Amino acid sequence: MKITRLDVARMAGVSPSVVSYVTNGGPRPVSASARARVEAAIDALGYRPNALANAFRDGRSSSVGLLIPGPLNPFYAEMAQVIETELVRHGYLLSMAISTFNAGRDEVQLRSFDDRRMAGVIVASGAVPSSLDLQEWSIPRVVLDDVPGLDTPSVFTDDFYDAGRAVDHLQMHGHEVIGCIAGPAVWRDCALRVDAWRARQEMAGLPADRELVAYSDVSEQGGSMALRILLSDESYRSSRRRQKPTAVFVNSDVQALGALRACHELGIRIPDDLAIVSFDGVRYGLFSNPRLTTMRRPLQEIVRTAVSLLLGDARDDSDGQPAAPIRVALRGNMLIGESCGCVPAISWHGGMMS
Amino acid sequence: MKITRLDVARMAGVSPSVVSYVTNGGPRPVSASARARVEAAIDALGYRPNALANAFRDGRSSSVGLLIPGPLNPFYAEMAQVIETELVRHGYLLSMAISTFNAGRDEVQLRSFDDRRMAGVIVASGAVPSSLDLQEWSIPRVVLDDVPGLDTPSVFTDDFYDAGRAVDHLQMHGHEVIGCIAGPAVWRDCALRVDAWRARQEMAGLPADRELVAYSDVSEQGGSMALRILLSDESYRSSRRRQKPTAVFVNSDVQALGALRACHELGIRIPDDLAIVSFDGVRYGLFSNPRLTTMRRPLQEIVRTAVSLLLGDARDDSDGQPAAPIRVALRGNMLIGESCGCVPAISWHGGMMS
DNA sequence: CTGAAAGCGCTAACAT
DNA sequence: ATGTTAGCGCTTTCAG
Repeated sequence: MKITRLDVARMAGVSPSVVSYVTNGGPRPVSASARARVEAAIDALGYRPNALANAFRDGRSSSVGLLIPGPLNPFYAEMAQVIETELVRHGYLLSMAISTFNAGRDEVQLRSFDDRRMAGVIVASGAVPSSLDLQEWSIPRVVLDDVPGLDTPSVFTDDFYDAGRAVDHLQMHGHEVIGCIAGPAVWRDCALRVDAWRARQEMAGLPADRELVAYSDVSEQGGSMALRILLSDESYRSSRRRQKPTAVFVNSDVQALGALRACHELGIRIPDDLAIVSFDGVRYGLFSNPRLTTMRRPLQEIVRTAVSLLLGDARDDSDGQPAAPIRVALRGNMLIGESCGCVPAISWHGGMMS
Repeated sequence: MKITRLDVARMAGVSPSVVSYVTNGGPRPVSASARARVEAAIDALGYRPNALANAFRDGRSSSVGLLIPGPLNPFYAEMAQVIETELVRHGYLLSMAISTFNAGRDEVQLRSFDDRRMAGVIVASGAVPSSLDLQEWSIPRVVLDDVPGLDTPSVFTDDFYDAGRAVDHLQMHGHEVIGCIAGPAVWRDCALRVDAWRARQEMAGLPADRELVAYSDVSEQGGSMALRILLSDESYRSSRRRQKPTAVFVNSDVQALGALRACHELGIRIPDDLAIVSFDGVRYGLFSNPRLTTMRRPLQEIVRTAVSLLLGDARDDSDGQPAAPIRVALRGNMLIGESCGCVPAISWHGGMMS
């Protein structure tokens, strides 16, 4: 059986309230002698307040719910890590649900956050909010995605702009036929990155045909397959342009890793035969061979902004939401590796490649 | 304001209890007409039971606490993912705390799980349990680590055996001077892997000097540095044997990835100049260049066993623990890649290397 | 078949 | 400065 503040009160010879006043630095003062006896009793009995009871009482738990794609994508792994750290800093515990990208099941998870009276909810998945009527929620929330017209505070990266810069970089290297390995088109952020690629190519009078885009899921396997499709001779026979890309803009680092592997298997040298720039800036892109050049998304900044938006004391009205739906767009920075051609790739034979 | 079962009762013209009977399917029967009215009211009002109140009432929340090293190590990322999936399958929500490997702070997290009356706690971190007196806990728990003498159910891989097999594999390839890139010696599982390396080398009459072991933290950066140290000429001048390793057993895939990168930078060809076998079997080891040969730990099996031990109905006594402290050791299987020399590495130039 | 009421642990408003 | 008590939402036992 667990020890309650009643046991403490009895042992210290005071009333239960006094125990509360001591543990909480109460709303009211306690005499030195009483405090001492209470503290002694707490120590002796090993009393710890029941956090569940507290949460119940004030109708709010001290956990924050997070709905996020699985950490098999290292970008989301890093994001989860940063979020956890930030929440702990604020005194909250992370409750994590992994998105299935099935609107129905994801909605169940979100509702369960609501049912459990989470202190707040963070939705990091691009697939979900569209299907969920977030309006009717009673809990502070923040979306880490750029959903147009969403009436909820959100913090996200300006993917159209950032992806544009990534494509620019390849163009700067003199590439003209630049392919695009895309994530699922249903994800808004992926769609934006493809849009940016197309816009940049057209703006420069360069090809932006459908044949230059290969869609895949966001995984190494997906990236590997997409690259093979993109560079297969088959693609060019059917295309009127029949030009092979000399560079590829890849929508995510994970996919790029898979693409690197595929190139390795196909005997395609990076960056000599094919230049690659990707998106995300995950840590292990720094250790691939060759190192990835990638558009780094400002993860820390996203998360810090989101969490302080969610839990910060800058609350205006009683419903726990800021007065106006806030939308914060952040921009990343290029991380130059070896896959784009800026830095000569280190050869397997100890020298530099031409 | 939130809708409670009182609102529902009022609307349906029944007493609050009846609402409970309906939502919980019992413990007592409800007339068809009453049920219909209640269900209508629930729908109309959008009533959802307050999960927090329920948890409070029966002294147990339906969340499970997990203490785990950060998902920057993809092995733990995958583990967290599998755990989450498994918990959801059982109807629980995951609360995740990331270990800081600081006994004090980790203990705070574990206590907070206790305070919140988690339905169970999973401790995946190797660093923690030693400092924590798990005995005095009131919550079902399971440790995913091999802690000798720990009076708590635990599920883990037989790292001594598995690491031995990894080293065997390198010996089978004819390697004699086999180095070891180790994780922090304070982690029991890493220590075991080094022990296994030493035992296997000695058993075969092969060198197992201290100079052949390089310790680093479990990260790409760490693995990269460890490899450089291990192969630096400096190491051999001071050693009486002055033999460079022709192979390395690396304690984790992440470290191995870093080591691959370092080799790339140093112009060391894998597996021709140096063979590598690592440990864990994370997914992205399948996509490195060259692909890692690694001892795959049976993640699914570990987690399924642990979760059913934790939440399964095979409970004997009232304290929520199985009668005897159970210790389950599982064994992995080798995943053959290209880094060990079994499969000829694919060249950057499209051909096979000699 | 259904209504009333106790109790889970805690806090804070209300008494003293 | 401290004791007493209502009430958070729900389940379930006890009366009807």
